[in-house]
Amino acid sequence: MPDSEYRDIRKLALFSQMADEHFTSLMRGAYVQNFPAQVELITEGEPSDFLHVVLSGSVDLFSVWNGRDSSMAIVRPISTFILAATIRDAPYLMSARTLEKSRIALIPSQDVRATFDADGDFARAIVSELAQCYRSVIKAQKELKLRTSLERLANYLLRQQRRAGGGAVFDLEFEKRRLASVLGMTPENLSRAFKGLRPYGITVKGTCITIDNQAEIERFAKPNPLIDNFSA
Amino acid sequence: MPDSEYRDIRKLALFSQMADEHFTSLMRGAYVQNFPAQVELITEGEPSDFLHVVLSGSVDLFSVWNGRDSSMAIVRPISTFILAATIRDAPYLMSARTLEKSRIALIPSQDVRATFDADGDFARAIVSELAQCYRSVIKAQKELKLRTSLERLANYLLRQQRRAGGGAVFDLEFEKRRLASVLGMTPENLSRAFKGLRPYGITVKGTCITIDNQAEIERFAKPNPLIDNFSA
DNA sequence: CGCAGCCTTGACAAATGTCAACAAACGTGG
DNA sequence: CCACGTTTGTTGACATTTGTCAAGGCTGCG
Repeated sequence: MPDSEYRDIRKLALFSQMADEHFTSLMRGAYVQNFPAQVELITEGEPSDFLHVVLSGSVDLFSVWNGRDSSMAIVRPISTFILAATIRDAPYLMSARTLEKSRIALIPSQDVRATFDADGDFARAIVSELAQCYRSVIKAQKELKLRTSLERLANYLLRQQRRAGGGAVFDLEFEKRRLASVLGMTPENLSRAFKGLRPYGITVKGTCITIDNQAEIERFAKPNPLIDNFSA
Repeated sequence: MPDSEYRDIRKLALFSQMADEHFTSLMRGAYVQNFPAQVELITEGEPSDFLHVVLSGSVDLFSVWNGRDSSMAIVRPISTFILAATIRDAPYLMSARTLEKSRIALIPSQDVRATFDADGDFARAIVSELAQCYRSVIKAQKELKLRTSLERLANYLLRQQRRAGGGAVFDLEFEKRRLASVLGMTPENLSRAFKGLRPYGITVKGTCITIDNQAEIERFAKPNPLIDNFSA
């Protein structure tokens, strides 16, 4: 593993506080792989052999049932995924596929569990990370149950605007069909939702969004820190 | 705190493995209270001062946004709730209210965090519990995004049947209006969904459900361990 | 170019929510 | 134990939201 990636992983909240020797031994058993786009990395139902870390590219976590499928989340560098399955030594609940060419580190789940027992700081970090993951999903569920698709889109745009630096003009971070699935609607519906936000000062040109009237869209979207604030 | 309750809490997966002295000191700072029905125990957005344990009765975890509200989960004895907020020392994401007369133990969040640092077995238990909570919410979200309301009801009935012992006749565990909210629909819609399941051999009389044709309803519901299996 | 995939649009269908009315169940106080 | 009022559940008519299907346009890439 290149030294720069080694250091990037080390900087993750999950690994930054642990003892050097533990981190080194964790990484010894790990390996890094390059994947092309559209590769299925894991399949729901399989045993969780590795904790995954996205180093570059992006990964779609999705689920399938009865012929339907839905994107649960998109993972971007640098972060881990399927920590919970690793911890519980339980089958994956979601499948994962690369959206673009991606570089992924794989850390044997067994090593993660062993290191957890040996390193108190690592254990604390895992707990903190898991608690945050839990809270993120709760927020997603609140959004699904309390907001219409138009409201979900409006609030998503405000979140994405913020992530992109807060300017009036910004880009979507992935395809609209993917965004539709993440937001829990069909692509056709997303198209119409974008048009439905035009009266509130939203302009769409391809993947580029312009917020003409910040106050207006916020008055409609009613963003709420207990749903939309990603950090807390 | 009565001795029997003390022992009941001790038996929870979260507390069963920790050192005696740590458990005792945790419980020293805790206190138990009786609440009537329909009391709001916590309100979303408030700081998380206590880890709660339901000893008897039942508690509704719900959320509010823009005049709408939705039940996220019902907590039954003996189990804890809002562990994640306690761990992260972050505001509650959900409100909680008693559904009936309930007995609740309150453990200062600060003590939980301190004991976490002192007791490795407790730390492991917390991680395991959080990972399980996370996976439960993921399952709930999969159900919301992949199933129609009729399918959600059918699968809920199968889960509830199993919890009740597996017989063809069993009772709902709470009011239909609450169930409707948990399943993400209106009470009117739930009424119609029950009627919609009649062709598959479901009979409803008040709070009592009869499954006349197990194979038929399962063929319709298509239960899946990666969504419906509560333990794994 | 020309193909393939994504996005958009329109017409329509299905699912879900809303409102109003009424029936049934429940709890309380007489 | 009954009568009353309140809450919950059901039903129908209707509106809104969302999904489906089919067609056509746009875009990017070989």
